[in-house]
Amino acid sequence: MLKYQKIAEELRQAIRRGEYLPGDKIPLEKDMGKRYGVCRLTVKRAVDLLVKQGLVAKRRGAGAFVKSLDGQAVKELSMAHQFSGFAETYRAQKIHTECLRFEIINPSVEVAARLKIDEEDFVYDIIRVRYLNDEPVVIEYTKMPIQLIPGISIEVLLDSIYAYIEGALKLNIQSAHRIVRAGMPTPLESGYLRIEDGMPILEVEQTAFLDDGRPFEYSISRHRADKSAFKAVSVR
Amino acid sequence: MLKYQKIAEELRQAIRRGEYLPGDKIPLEKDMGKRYGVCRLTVKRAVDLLVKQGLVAKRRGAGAFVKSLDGQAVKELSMAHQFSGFAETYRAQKIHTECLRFEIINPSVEVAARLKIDEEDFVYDIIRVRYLNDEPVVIEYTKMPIQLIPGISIEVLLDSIYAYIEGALKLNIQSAHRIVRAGMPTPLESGYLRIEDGMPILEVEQTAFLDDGRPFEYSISRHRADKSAFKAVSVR
DNA sequence: GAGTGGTCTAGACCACCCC
DNA sequence: GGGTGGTCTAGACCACTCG
Repeated sequence: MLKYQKIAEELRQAIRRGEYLPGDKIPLEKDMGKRYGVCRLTVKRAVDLLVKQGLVAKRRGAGAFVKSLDGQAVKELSMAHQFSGFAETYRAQKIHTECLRFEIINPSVEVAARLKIDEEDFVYDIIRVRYLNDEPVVIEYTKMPIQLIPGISIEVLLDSIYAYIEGALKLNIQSAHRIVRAGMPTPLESGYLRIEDGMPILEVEQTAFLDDGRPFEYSISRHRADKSAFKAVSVR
Repeated sequence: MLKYQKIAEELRQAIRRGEYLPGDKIPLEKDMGKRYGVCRLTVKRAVDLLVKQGLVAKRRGAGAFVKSLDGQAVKELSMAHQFSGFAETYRAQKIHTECLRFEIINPSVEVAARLKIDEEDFVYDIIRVRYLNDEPVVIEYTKMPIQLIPGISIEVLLDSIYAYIEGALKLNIQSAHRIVRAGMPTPLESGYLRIEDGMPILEVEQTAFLDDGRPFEYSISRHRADKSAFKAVSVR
């Protein structure tokens, strides 16, 4: 673990332990630098991590402060998950996946545009339903170019595509662009997700990118509204 | 404008002009440092800004690349808005606000917890409907502690609370924690937002913070699903 | 005016990529 | 093995806060 990550982790623990209370000023960058034997920029990087995670606020000329959050919020933010696939998000819980479709087709104009490929190229066309504790939570419509992500099998689909990409293919997933909307389920979706009449769904449209900037996935996930929410911390 | 912001801006323009195409490698940090007469860290900061905004991907050992995006996505990301109130988001469009309620009350247990105040303290209780081009878009339920944000008037409500806080009160808004959900409108909301039967709403629950970490606003915004979406770029 | 965090410099070493 | 970006150092100046 890097120095600034280590310092950030220690600060996070101290906040969680209640050593620094909401509203408290945390030690000065200069002083923490001395205590840990590192230069000021390294401390700054550590504190900036906590700012990004929503635990700390900084103010030039005044110092850095523990944000005044509920206990619940602190707990959630303390384990900075950020972004991951379904399997990782619900890690350590009982999940399983049902595959409704797994084919190779030509992409539509829109999908080709999102993935920056030709309409003559081929993409996997995948539809999956994900279960958490035997309750259906989300139906995912996924398109991925086979050139970029070869060798997908039904076993991979039922486990985690992301784990396969990073593990077997040694590619690095770096970023995702998302649009979140509200919508209504189709009759088919109502059936698969066991949605009662009149309940909406939360839709997430996503394009995901490798660390060389190439898009490798375009997906639409439609979540049961009573089991899903999308959380974000934004810092100016 | 700071050096790294200036360099980031020039790079962004160059990408937008098509000088660097999707998939292209952008110049090395070392070389750009020479060209602009700045040290490497300053260039790195500039490029990291573009990564955060979703335009560029970086890979240690290999370089930095223009992400392969649609034209539409590039255009949207080129004007990095990030986070702002309603008034600023739709700046330059025709907006207006209707105020349904403006009172001062004691907060509920939940609101007191979110704002880290006592139940005996007082908060503004505000309900507003916001219009874009004479169409209702969102109904906002806002609670703010009067100790922290004194002097709110009906004029402020009909304009922009955020502008008042930063302008008149000289306070700095720094971050917001948000939870996005799908839901159904109440009959009253259907009326105010002119929502047809069976259409859902997109709900955003938000706690907003000043730069000393104190929460100054707890709000729930319920948007017409056909007129709103929530966009985000997440970088690992 | 003393002290804070923000920016910037010049230089070093390291992890990682690609040839 | 040559070259990339990531981290880290030591030091400087600046914008800003606060008593």
